[in-house]
Amino acid sequence: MPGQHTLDETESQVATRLAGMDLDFEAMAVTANLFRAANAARNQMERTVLAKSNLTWTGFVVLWVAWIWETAETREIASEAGVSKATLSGVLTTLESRGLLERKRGERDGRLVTVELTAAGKTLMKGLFPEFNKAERHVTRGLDSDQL
Amino acid sequence: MPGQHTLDETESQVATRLAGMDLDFEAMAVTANLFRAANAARNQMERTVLAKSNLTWTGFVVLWVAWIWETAETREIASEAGVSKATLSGVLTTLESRGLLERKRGERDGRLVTVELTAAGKTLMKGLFPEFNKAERHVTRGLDSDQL
DNA sequence: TCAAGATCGTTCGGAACCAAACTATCTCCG
DNA sequence: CGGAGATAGTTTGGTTCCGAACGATCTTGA
Repeated sequence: MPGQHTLDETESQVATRLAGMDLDFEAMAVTANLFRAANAARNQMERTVLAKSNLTWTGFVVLWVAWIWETAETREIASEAGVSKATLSGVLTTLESRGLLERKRGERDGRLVTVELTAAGKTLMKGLFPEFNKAERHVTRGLDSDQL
Repeated sequence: MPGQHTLDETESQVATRLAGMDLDFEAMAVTANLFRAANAARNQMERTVLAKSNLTWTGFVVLWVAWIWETAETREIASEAGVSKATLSGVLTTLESRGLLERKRGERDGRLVTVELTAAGKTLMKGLFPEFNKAERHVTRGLDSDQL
């Protein structure tokens, strides 16, 4: 596999390139691993579990939050899913157009919007979540070694 | 803060909602924390360090890989940055249009493309990376408690 | 030699993503 | 009251992101 570098090669290259700089190499390694792990996990789950239902990671998380809470306010979902309100707005539009959830204007406060899963959305989550959890279990098994 | 749920509330709601299902709650918590941590770290670094140079996380990682290796092949960068080759292609176009790097067709193998930082790109990284590393250090400090 | 297959990067279509600007609504206080 | 300011969600513009389809280039085997 030409052009491919081993971990050791990378490490020594990094050390050479950054010699003399006042850096925290451990912090570098920790964040690098954190993102590698998170990214790998996300990609795998998207491909194995979510793709079948034509859902993205974020779409799934949004559905999940609304599912757990029966009915959820937008900012709760955004914070739980870790996306901006602008992003959430778009994702909600996508999911709503697929008939998986509904938006409702707040009655007391006309600025608020609450989200509720449709019957189709609930059915989807009920079938999908156990499978998703299995994948999580599978992913976390190989993870502990890296985390330590 | 109305409409905001505490961690305990969430946990008990989750337990109630998912009662009777055969699930691995620990795996759930681990992946949830993994993504929370990764996301928080990324967002903070984007806002504090990267925004000043108008760089995204991915853009920075791409520059970093090319910087470390002096000259890097695209698939190396894609794999290192954890993005698809389609994504990388777009990111390279963006960075190239800003004059931070250059693409060169492989001489031996006409399919390959290698990437090299321009003088401007090198200068940017030299100034930016120590600052980035400081932020990494700051982020990882508060992380260890979560990981355990 | 030269066609079939493999490999590489780009393009395309559609979704996710964010900051900033915007609209609508509510609250506070004079 | 009623306007100033705060707050919630949407829109806008531009980037990132991916899978799939695509051209270009290389490799392989007959």
